[in-house]
Amino acid sequence: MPALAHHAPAAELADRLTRAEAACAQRGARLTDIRRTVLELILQAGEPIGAYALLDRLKDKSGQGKPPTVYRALDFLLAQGLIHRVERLNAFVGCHEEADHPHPVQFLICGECGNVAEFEDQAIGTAVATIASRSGFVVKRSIVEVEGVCAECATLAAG
Amino acid sequence: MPALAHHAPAAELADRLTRAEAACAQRGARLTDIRRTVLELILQAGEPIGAYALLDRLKDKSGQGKPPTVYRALDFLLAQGLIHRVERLNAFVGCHEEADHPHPVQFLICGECGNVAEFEDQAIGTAVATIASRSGFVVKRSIVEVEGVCAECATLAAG
DNA sequence: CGGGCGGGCGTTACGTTATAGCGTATCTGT
DNA sequence: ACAGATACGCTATAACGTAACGCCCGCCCG
Ligand SMILES: [Zn+2]
Ligand SMILES: [Zn+2]
Ligand SMILES: [Zn+2]
Ligand SMILES: [Zn+2]
Repeated sequence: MPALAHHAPAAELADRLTRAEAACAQRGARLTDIRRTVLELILQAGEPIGAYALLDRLKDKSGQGKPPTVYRALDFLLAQGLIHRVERLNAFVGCHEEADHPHPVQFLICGECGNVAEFEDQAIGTAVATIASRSGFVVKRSIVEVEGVCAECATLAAG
Repeated sequence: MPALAHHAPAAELADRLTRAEAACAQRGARLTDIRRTVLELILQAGEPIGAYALLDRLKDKSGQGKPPTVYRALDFLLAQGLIHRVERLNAFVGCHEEADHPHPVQFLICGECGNVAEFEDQAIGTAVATIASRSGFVVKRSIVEVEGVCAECATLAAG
């Protein structure tokens, strides 16, 4: 498997961090050093990263940290909608959207290269809402994670 | 939370086990004692049950078992399409469908009573297929798990 | 200004979920 | 009977996640 991490250019990383800071400031949430560092590590990874991998990198950077350190930061970032949790992988990715608010999320997960693409399809959201309302179910959160092989990896395998 | 388990009547349980046996026999898969017992325990639970809870019950029943015992049985049952894994809960449920073959699956998960309803909505499947083909993604498995509050619990809360 | 309050964090300890790896037994087909 | 495949027992360990307690610091109010 290629396993290439789509490292964003440094400029984009800085931009996303700046926007995250602005979003937090706007709603009175405190993006502390630890939280900011964890977000930065997730964005740098460019692919889903687990809590303990984050912890390792956090310790490399700042010499400190225990599991609760990183889980607390993750909880904050999730609540702010700055990252998402990929249930299938027990891992986390930066939110790819411009919007600075929580939103329903759907993923395409490539089993070959490990790449995860975030998308938001209105038809899926509508279909979920329909099936739920039909049975009186009140939706709090919907998880849509599609496993398979991305176009790039499929081409490599076929060629 | 009510936490009532929807224990199926014994007759239905026996029926489902019989059909599982038939399905396995038909395709040359061996539903051994352990596998059959694990399936039975899952069906008896009537709600999602974790691997270690299964292991406890398995030990109660037969006096033996370690984690790999139950995980191997689960792998088999998943491959046969007799059970499903609920990613959000790290737990397993019996397949509710009559069909004896693997199929895409969607869940409504009630956060109040813990009940999980399996359904299969064509519109969701179509929407997923559309979004995937649009980007050349080859779908292997699609996970759709909707968290919220079931009609029953919503009524209780409102009343 | 000082005291109370709440959020953020350090730390210990533990709970839960899942797999690797290896040896033995059992089954299947020839 | 024999060879190969499948199933299982077992030890150990990896990987993921949380409870609970106490300290510190900034903020607010009297
Ligand atoms: Zn997002
Ligand atoms: Zn790929
Ligand atoms: Zn099913
Ligand atoms: Zn309910």
